[in-house]
Amino acid sequence: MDLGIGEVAALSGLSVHTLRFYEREGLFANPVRRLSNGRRIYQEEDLEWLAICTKLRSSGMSLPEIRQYIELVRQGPGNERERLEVLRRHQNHVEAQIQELRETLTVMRHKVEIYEDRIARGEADQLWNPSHPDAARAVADEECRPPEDACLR
Amino acid sequence: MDLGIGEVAALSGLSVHTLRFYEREGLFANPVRRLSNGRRIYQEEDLEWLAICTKLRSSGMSLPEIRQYIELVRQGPGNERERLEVLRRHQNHVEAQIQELRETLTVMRHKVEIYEDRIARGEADQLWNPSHPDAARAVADEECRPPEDACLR
DNA sequence: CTAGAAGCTAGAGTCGGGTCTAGCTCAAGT
DNA sequence: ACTTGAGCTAGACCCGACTCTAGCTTCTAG
Repeated sequence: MDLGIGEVAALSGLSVHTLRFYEREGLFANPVRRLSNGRRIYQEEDLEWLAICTKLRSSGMSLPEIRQYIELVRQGPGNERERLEVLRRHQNHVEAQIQELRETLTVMRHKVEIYEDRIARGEADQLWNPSHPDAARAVADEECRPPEDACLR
Repeated sequence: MDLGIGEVAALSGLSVHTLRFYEREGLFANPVRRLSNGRRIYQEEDLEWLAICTKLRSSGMSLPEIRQYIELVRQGPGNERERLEVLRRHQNHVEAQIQELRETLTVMRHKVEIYEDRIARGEADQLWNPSHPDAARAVADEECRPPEDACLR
């Protein structure tokens, strides 16, 4: 049930460098045990924690915040309220991120739609549609390109 | 309708430093015009673009990617397909992020729930509930704290 | 017995995305 | 006339989170 650093790296998706780095940063609940020859040995628990830990990271929790949390865990029972508070704070943070991304998403969809329309119209009549205000100018004057519609940024 | 850098900073939420930095990085569609004395002047258009730009940034588009996109815009009409592709790529990226955050969120909710339960139970009978497996040991041996349940990390 | 793979430590380097400084110019208000 | 405030440039600096290097040890397979 003991795992070497290479195995943990393979299983967790983190590099061995990063595992050592995380350890230096105090991100493990229980100090990583060593074999008599100095090599680190990890348990399945560590792997489980790493899975959570990378989720926390990828959802924007900073290393100091994670350390803060795991320090509470290390102190043992009695500070559940504080841990809960940290978790709730991050939960809110994640919710806010989702909300923001959703707004961005509607903007993206909007823009994509505009471009799709444009392209579809351009396709419909190989050249730029003469009924489009730009077309006359575009034909009259190759040099002077029409000022781009702001929504085509 | 002309805006100074300070005004744009105030309106966009970016610092004047950042505005200059973005300009150096080529993130503006049209090269920022200057007054005869060298001061930058921005138009409302720039403000609109900055709003989009910060949305792109905050949703994880890198500065090089944004530059790539705006370069297509600068080249003028004719490359709509490419622009569309960049937009679609980012749209997918945003969708993926939302998905990942949602997964994280369910994990967070789960953990929060576990802690809420714990705390509620602890509250119900001031000391740790004697019906809980840890309790006997905790009473029998103050020194030896129970190994924490992995889900309390 | 030896080569190669895998570990170890301390510390340096990298990268992205800003952020700040020094030293200067300009314009307005008192 | 002078201070103050906003701008300008070039370039240095910072921070977070890795990532890699050098130099050494230790295990394992042939």
